[in-house]
Amino acid sequence: MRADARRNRARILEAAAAVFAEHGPSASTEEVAARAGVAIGTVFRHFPTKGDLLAAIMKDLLARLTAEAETLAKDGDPATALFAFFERMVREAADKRTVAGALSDGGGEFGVAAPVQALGEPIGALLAGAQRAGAVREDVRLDEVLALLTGLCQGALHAGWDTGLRGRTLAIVFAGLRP
Amino acid sequence: MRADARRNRARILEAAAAVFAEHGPSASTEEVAARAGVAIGTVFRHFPTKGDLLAAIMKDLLARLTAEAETLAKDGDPATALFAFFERMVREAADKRTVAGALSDGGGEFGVAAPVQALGEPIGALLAGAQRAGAVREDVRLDEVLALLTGLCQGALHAGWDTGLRGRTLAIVFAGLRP
DNA sequence: GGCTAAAGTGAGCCGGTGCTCATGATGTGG
DNA sequence: CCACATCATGAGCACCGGCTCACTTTAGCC
Repeated sequence: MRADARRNRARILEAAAAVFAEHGPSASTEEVAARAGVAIGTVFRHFPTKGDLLAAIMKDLLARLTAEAETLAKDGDPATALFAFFERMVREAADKRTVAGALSDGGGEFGVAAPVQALGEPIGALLAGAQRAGAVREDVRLDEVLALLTGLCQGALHAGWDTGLRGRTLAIVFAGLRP
Repeated sequence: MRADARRNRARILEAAAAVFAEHGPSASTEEVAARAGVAIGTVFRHFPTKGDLLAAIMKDLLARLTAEAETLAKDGDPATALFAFFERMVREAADKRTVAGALSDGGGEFGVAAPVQALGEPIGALLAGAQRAGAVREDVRLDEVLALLTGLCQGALHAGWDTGLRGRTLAIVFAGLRP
């Protein structure tokens, strides 16, 4: 692959991440191209379909989140790591429409069902650790945690969720998870 | 207003409610017209803008929910009425994309900011009643309850939230609200 | 430096959608 | 029953966004 092609690919990915984070998946490909400083044709050369571009962005995002969850599960304090990850994800979802979009892709709308499932694994580890540490009730299941997470992320990108409200809302959910 | 006009208006509203509930606000006006059994022009005669049609549907929906909340606040058991209303709304949101759409209209995207605020009032009454009855912690605020409600409604219309999961997830939130 | 394959370009095609308007149909008061 | 205002109709317009492709530019190798 030629050097300029690699360069442009990177610029397109960066621009797409910013544009889709701000305007959601409905943002136009032209806007991505403009932000990347390339022509439309170049975007479609690297990503034959808008869906491919979206999937690339979301896979990248989910991979980063998965890595963070794994790190937390390995090195974090089991009693607080799950809650910390919640906080982390909801904060990110608040200004990245991509997060909520990716998480709710159960139907495979963006082709990132597998990465989402992969994210579930380390979250399961976080949950198990929290339960062993006595920080979360034993009867809480992973699917419930994921449901709460997607719901909170969805809600976070809508009006009025300033930092204070976000924290207080999360606190209520955390209280519901504790024994 | 002529009789046939009233009849068609009602059919359009009914069709729009069904179509938007199923496919969300992005559904086409033509589909609404087809379902109502009228021509496109007729839809635009009654609702000059697609936004007007959406607003009408959502206002109607929110008014019904508001009425239900008021009834519950007046006649229901204060200790359980708030939870019952949560259950009710989330269940409806699960198969009506309109609910989540309307609730998250803080930015006035669909012009139903006022009806949403009106819905907040009786919910505040439900919250106050639950707190007096000792069913909800005293330090829980209305905005937190509304945030949880919107988040859960958003999450409810996405993959995997079968009845069981929905109930268990709500149970966790309820546990977080209790003293 | 010259050559070639790889990459970039952007006007344009196409399908879809919100909305209009000239025309025809119809309900209704007198 | 008739006249007319109200209403319904649907082809068509304007616009938008995904995507293509003939053509131009350029990177990298000899």
